[in-house]
Amino acid sequence: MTTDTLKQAAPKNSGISLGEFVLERLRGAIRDRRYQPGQRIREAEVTQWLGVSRTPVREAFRRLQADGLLVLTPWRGAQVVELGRQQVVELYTMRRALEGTAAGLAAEHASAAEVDLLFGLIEQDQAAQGEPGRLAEINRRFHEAIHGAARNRYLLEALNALDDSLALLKSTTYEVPGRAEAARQEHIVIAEAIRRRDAGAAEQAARAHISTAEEARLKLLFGDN
Amino acid sequence: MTTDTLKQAAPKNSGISLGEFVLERLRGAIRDRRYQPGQRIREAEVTQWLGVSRTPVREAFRRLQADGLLVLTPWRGAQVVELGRQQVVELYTMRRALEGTAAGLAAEHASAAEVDLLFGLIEQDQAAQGEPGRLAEINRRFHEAIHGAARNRYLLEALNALDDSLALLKSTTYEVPGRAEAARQEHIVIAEAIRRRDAGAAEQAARAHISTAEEARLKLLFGDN
DNA sequence: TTGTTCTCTATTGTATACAATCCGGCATTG
DNA sequence: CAATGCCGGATTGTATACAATAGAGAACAA
Repeated sequence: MTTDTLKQAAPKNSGISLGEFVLERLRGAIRDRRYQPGQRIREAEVTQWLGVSRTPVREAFRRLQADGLLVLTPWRGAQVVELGRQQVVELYTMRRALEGTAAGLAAEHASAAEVDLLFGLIEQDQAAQGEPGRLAEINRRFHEAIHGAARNRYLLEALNALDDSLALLKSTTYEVPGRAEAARQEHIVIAEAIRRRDAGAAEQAARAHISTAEEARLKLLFGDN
Repeated sequence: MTTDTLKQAAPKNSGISLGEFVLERLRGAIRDRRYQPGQRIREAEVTQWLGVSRTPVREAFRRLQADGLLVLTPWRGAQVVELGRQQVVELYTMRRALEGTAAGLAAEHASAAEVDLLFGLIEQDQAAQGEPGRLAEINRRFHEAIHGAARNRYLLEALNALDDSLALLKSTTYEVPGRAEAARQEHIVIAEAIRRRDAGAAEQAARAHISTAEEARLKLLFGDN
């Protein structure tokens, strides 16, 4: 256990069930890489960590399996998913399709305030140069804003699940030299297409953005080209 | 319970866990509309039906919730999802994006045998005129063939989940007069684009196909236009 | 030594007991 | 008569006991 040994208090009397509580805690731990890809997670371990019984832990495991974050092998339990090169490529293909769709829909549905938010985030991004952590956070909020503006709950869910899966990958692409500047320029193209209400251009720009992100990611992970 | 009162045998000694068994049974029951949208499903009910304890039933519930087939309200249990008009529209938007992506990828990756299969299914389709059930089945296999040819496991999963959600809707669009012929023509356009290895055309054709299917569906469900 | 089989333990799958919560009906009260 | 509050049953949430299985290591034979 690399996580706190301290027994965490389960929610006292909040309306949330313990299963949900465990789910969120585990999701966070996987996102933060306190449980690393490939690592086995034993029920008893989580049981002690969070001070609950095995039942809610098992429920959380099932949900995380459905989200693609855990592999459950009968009689062997849970393991954090490990992504190989092929899987990363497939994930980015999926992401290209979904982000493209989201950007296109955002061009149709975004409110004026949402458009302003996008450009505001681009400015914040410019001000945060050289801080990979902060850049990644602003990037996340930029994409979240587009996802929300698309006004499609299923698309939103799928994109969130995809983000969780990509969190399994080490580090951020902002560590690649020049990636931050390139990403900012691509964001500007997307945001302007959305402001113009040009759905086709927004979709293409988003797809191109994901493609360059994929390149950076593959270079970072596997030293491509 | 509209389903069998007879207590179904749980798998004897097969490698599959009871949780998976219950999951598939429930998924099938929802797909076949033996559990109808909006209907509440009690744990004890399934327990008796399948002859298992509540634990595997609850596991199956969680998975079905993640798949978007059940709504689980704390202390109120499981209810089959009911889709309103807005949700149907959003589902079809999602489907347009995913089927388009799948067709485009299939144009890049389909084997000769897979292309042959597509045209074979189109012929079968022509021979099955006037049989809505058979037409729907052939249609399903046509789309499955494209999904498989796309060679992307995440896309495949998402499409399968989407199919399950659409199974919540009453009847098939093949009940709309002329829909079968229109669909066949659209299938031909898609298949030919894939044979030509023209990814862009395949994607556009698939999107157009889903759009006409959406129209038919909305007309059928809500009497649009 | 090496390979094989057996046993034992750790761990998960399943069943069930118990606690918490919701929902209906009924009675009481203004 | 309407509104409110309380009770009891039905149902789900949680904990735990028990069964089944896999995997590691010991014991043994070649």
